[in-house]
Amino acid sequence: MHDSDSDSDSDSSTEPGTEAGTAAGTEPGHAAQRRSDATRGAILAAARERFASDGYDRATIRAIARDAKIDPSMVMRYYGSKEGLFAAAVAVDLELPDLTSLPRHDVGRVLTRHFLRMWEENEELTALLRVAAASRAGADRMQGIFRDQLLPVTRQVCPDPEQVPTRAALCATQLLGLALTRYVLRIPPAVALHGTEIEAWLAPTLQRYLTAPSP
Amino acid sequence: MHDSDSDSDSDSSTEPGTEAGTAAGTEPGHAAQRRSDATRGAILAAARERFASDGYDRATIRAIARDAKIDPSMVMRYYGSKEGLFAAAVAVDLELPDLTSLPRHDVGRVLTRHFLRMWEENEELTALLRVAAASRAGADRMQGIFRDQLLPVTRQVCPDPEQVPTRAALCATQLLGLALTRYVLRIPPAVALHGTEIEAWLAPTLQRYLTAPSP
DNA sequence: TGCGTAGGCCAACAAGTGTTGACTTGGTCG
DNA sequence: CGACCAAGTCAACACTTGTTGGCCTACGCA
Repeated sequence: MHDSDSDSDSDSSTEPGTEAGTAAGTEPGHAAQRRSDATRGAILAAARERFASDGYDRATIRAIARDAKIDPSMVMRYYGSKEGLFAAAVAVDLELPDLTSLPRHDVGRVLTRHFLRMWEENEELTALLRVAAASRAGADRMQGIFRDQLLPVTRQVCPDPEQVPTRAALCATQLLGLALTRYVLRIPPAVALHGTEIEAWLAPTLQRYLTAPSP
Repeated sequence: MHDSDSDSDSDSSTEPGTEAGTAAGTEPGHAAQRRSDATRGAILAAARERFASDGYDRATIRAIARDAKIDPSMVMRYYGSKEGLFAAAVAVDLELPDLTSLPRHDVGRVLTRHFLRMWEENEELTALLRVAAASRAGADRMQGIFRDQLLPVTRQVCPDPEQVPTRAALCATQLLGLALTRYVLRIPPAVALHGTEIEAWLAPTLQRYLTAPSP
């Protein structure tokens, strides 16, 4: 679990005010790393784990704090609220590859493999999916990821702009469906599937959703 | 904790004991309909709606009781606990058709259409999916439906018993993925899809997952 | 007519939640 | 050294949750 330099919080939206005024304190430099960075990272790591395994409601701040071996009030001090913590813990970037410089018949396979690897590697994605299924706010966040990350990539492959949303949505049904059955519902044969099997079965599906002529 | 029975609504599952002894009361006949059946039905209807829209944790017994215009304690009296209420409210039967007497090249289309219609018609399915994504107990229930309802149907189509679980799981990824994006996450282009479009796009996918030679 | 009992409501309980504020510690710099 | 301030702990608040037991009401059989 990396936590060293990921300065992705920087929200300043839900700051508790006490440290908002005297911004830097000792080091007025812009990249001052605070002494509490270790704790902040521990909180984020624990939060990701809890959100992924328990969902938003059942993942209590007290449990997260216990995992991080600090007091629950520290979570509030650093992240303002439970929602703020979730926003900081789950900052999803799918790192989708550039498909323009790729043989058209490879997009399905590349996309499938990329998604599978992303989901296996970091549990934020499972956390996000769980929360998205549980609450309206989570669903909105998932919609945002679809719009800002999957749609543009689909646009690279599909010539007709009119069809882009439909084709991207179809891909989302298959990819999110895989993540749902495998990592959230844990349906046994879906869990047992080997990576190569998934690629072999799903790549043609995505390929068709992206490039086949509209039926 | 685990309720073994999953009968539709023949109650008598989680009885509070007070009325368990004197079973029938007025009418000793087997089909005695109590005076409270209207209330019981109202509770179930309200519960389905709340579970579907809010998920298990956020759907409070108080809110359900308010919708049904009765006291929260009545819910406890009739269904024992929140889990008991959920078990009674969400008794899913997919009513999957018999695929043996069907041209093999039609199974994909028939299955897709059937799933879509089921999901459009009753909101229990969305409720179950929401809860399954949120809690362990809900996931177990979804696994049970997969095992008891989807697996047997797949067995009708697939000759090799070894491949049945894999192929059924693949179908589940696509079908549940559609339900997830369309009814739970409500990703706009997935919601906008017309029934005929879904059928045209997804039927070949299911057809391949069920009948194509293993890659 | 009287009475048992099912149907229903009310008020309360214990547990757990997010959140807050006052207090203590320990390192840093004038 | 002594003041300062971030880092952290402790105890409590206000609130919601599922759940419980007591009480009232009205129907239906004797």
